[in-house]
Amino acid sequence: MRNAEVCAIFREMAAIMEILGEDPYRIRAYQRAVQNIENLPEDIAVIAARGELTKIPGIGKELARKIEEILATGTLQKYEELKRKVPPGLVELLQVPGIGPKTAKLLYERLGVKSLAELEQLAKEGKLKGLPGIGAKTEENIRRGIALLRSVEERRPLGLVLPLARAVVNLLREKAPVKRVDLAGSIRRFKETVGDVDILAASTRPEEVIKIFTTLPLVAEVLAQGPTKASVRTGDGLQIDLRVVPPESYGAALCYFTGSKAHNIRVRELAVKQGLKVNEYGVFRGEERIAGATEEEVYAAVGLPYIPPEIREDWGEIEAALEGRLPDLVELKDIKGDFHVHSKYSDGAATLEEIAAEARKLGLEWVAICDHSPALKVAGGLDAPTLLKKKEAIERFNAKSPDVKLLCGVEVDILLDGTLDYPNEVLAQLDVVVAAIHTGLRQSKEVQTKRLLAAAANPYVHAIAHPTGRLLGEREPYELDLEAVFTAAARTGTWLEINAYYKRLDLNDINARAAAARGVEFTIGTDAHLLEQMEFLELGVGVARRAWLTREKVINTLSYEELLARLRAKKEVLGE
DNA sequence: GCCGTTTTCGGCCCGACTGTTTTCAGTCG
Repeated sequence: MRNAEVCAIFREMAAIMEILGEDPYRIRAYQRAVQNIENLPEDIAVIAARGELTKIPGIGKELARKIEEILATGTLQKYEELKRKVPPGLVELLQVPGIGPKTAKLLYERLGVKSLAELEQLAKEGKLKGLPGIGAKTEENIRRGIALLRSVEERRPLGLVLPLARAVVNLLREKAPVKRVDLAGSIRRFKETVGDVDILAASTRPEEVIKIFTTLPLVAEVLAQGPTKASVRTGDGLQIDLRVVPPESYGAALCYFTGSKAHNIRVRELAVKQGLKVNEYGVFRGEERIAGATEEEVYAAVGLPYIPPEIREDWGEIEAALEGRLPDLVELKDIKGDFHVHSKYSDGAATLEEIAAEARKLGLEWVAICDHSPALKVAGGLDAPTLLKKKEAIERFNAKSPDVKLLCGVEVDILLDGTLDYPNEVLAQLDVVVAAIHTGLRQSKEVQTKRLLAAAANPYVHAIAHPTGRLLGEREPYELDLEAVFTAAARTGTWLEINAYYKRLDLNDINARAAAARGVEFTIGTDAHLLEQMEFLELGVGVARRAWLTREKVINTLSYEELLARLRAKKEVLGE
């Protein structure tokens, strides 16, 4: 994939043009192109080879030509020219919170600042204040902005932030004079990582709400505070923003703060064409507010049906909504089972009984117990005799359990040559076979693809677990021809897993959507090794919804009896 | 630089907070 390479160049060009003070709409065109290219499920070089670059939204003739130049030469004439106009370190100044293009330019022209390091030095020495528009406070903010940039400031996995975010919402519901409080922003859209937490409240006494928020015990620092809006930072550096609006504006504000920004812009453009104005207070015709209390009302006012938060990304949902073909997305309450849980038999912490009890608590009907195979010695992979003992134990459990049923499964390793870590005679005796790569992660694209294709072709393999192997913030996906994998999965009736463990979320939203378009069906598995990790199921559902999946595409919506029938079907299609 | 039911030119989403300034530019989301 060369998408990141193209994006890096366009992104830096936009930053340089900002510093140079060039046409903001041209800059936005580059930024919009970056956003759209980043979200492509396909290699841009392949799209270019088909001559379809201008089919990408925001890519016209000129940017298409530039992309082709980058693909052919590895760089871009115009980019090289721009770089010569601005010292290399100046662009990185834009990463400091509070420093935009104007300030960066000012710092360079008046003080000769050419890098983050130089800026840090001057800020420490107190030499920034006195510049036009920069006083002692701005200087202090710049100092702290740099320190923050240096410390962590990365996006965090959604699964880590969600419990804290919900706790803050609950605190506000208890303590503050609010009519409503909800999470908004990327958390509400179930994006896999979170930059900061956005919370929205409806109240007729906003200043009291803000006061209570900024004095919560978990607040380490108040970054900004006005009568209706505040930003704070927690002890471990997480930023939380709260906005308070009047109840009659709550729906409009919830739309506004849920985003995505790209989605909001499209909605506002639609409104403008109809002579309307949309902001966080409502939908307006002239001075008159014609909608705003609920999100449904806001969408209806601009001629759209309600669009679920998870797909508000400007990935085609506006067009789909206008044409009345929005998907009926799968919901957490549709999910009847967890397809991938580890037990004490391998490296899980819980017994069969404990897992079943947790499933009952979560309202599930079935759980596939998928422990590791022998090759994964570190994870206590089971030898075949032990596996058969597990099968008997599960049968005994099921005989006594009228509601929750367990399925005897494995997460069998796909070995380097594409063969599986159990012989087919063993696999044939199991309810569920999930195959996965855990070793040999650095093989070539050809080898990795062959391994997955071989696994998919096995008549006993029901699903491929965490197909790309990525770990959020820790490990890149391994090299893979995803198109080939999707095609093979569709042809063989092999399901692809949406692994719901918070660090994996693999397949991700974009890839799952591309796979679904190829006719692939999906399993959702938490890969839980501890009981409480079974709650990650909702993260998997979030990915599925972001991938536009309906319940028909998700195997977990089947009842136990329906599932057993489907599990047998693959053997009959491809079996001996 | 993109784009088109205001279509090949002339538009391009909207408002809050900060810090500095005496009415607003810059930044952010």
